[in-house]
Amino acid sequence: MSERDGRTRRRGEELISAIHAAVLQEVLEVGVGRLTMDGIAKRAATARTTLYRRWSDPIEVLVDALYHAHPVEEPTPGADDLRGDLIRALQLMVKWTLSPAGLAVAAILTDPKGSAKVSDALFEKVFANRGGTFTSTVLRHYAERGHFPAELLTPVVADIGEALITKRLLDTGKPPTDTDLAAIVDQAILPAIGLMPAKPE
Amino acid sequence: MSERDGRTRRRGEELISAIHAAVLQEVLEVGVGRLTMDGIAKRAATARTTLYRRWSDPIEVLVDALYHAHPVEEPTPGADDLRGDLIRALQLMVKWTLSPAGLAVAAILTDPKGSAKVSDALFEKVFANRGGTFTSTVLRHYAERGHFPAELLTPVVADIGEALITKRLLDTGKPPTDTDLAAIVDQAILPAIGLMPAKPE
DNA sequence: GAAGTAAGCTACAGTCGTGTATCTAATTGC
DNA sequence: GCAATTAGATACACGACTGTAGCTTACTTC
Repeated sequence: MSERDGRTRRRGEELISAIHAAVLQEVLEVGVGRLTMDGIAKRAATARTTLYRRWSDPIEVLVDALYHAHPVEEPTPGADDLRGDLIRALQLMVKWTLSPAGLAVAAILTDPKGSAKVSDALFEKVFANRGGTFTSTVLRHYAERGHFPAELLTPVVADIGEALITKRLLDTGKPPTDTDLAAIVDQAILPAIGLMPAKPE
Repeated sequence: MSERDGRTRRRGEELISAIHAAVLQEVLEVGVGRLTMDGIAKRAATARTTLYRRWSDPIEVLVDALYHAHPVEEPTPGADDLRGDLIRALQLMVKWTLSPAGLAVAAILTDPKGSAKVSDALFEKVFANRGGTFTSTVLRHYAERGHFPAELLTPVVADIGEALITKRLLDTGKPPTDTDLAAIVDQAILPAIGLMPAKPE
């Protein structure tokens, strides 16, 4: 991977990002409930002592890792292609969901136990940063430009795309294909804002 | 609770349902990943030995509990009230979701670890039994009677209601109110089948 | 009532994770 | 180069859960 000449001991930044990667990996395999200092240390090939010097329990390590994860990419609505921009927004969501941080967030959000401590830290970092949902950025853009009546852009409507993707992930465990995304846009989102697609097929 | 005269020892049916209730409760509090024979036994106020006589690990106890849980109530579309029937179907879903078994299923489906072993047993019992989703029963009923074009009833459309409820539960942790359900029906489901609500308000 | 069944208890050795304390040696900064 | 850091390796006592074994005693059945 990165250059690690003859050195045998990682320090500072290098060590920490290895640990961050390790927690995220670990949470995927064992879930939030079974995160242990031991497991993280072993996966990061470091000593438990090193972890305790910086954090006091596995959840802290996890939160820290998420805090330092790459931020969520934002959809940038283009010229005049509502349908295309919606699909791209959903693609962004799928892409993020499949990133280590996204998968970890999913594992956390759905953990019965990990409510208080983690979720708060999460919402502050991951969600507050982003304006809201992926599609709503796009929808707001086009509503402001009069492509459809702004009063149709309710919270429910803003959630449709993300909700359907989430459900598909839960049901099948597999990410939706681009065809699936197009179907979601054509059959659920566009109708909700009063735009029936011309002829789906 | 039930009549337990002077008896000090539960047996058979009575004992087993106490254990079933205990696993379901336990899985809510600690998650699937942290289910232990010990925890279940303590909560059911029985001895670990008693559990081992019947099951060999906590997951087996859980699967058995779900298998014996009350089946999912089915929506029964009525005379001529698509909107009302949809709302009732969603109410049924919410109701089931909040039942001990429903909450346990949610905990399982979303657990990174509990995929293989549990999910299979689950789908066979919980989902295969029911025809499919809650709203699709209703939608199919009205599509067959020509209330809207049957080709609009795609898999995506059939999922809209359930998806939005699931997302709301994940996001807020609280069940949607009847007003929320009505909004879902009016703003997402009905438009998708080509029926814009006359004037919601 | 007597006999069979099964629940409830206690005990045990084994494994795994926890925090803490020590010691060592690699890396960095001057 | 030398001193200050700090990663990495043990080691430890503690507690939780495991699976099994052996025993007592409450319930059921005939």
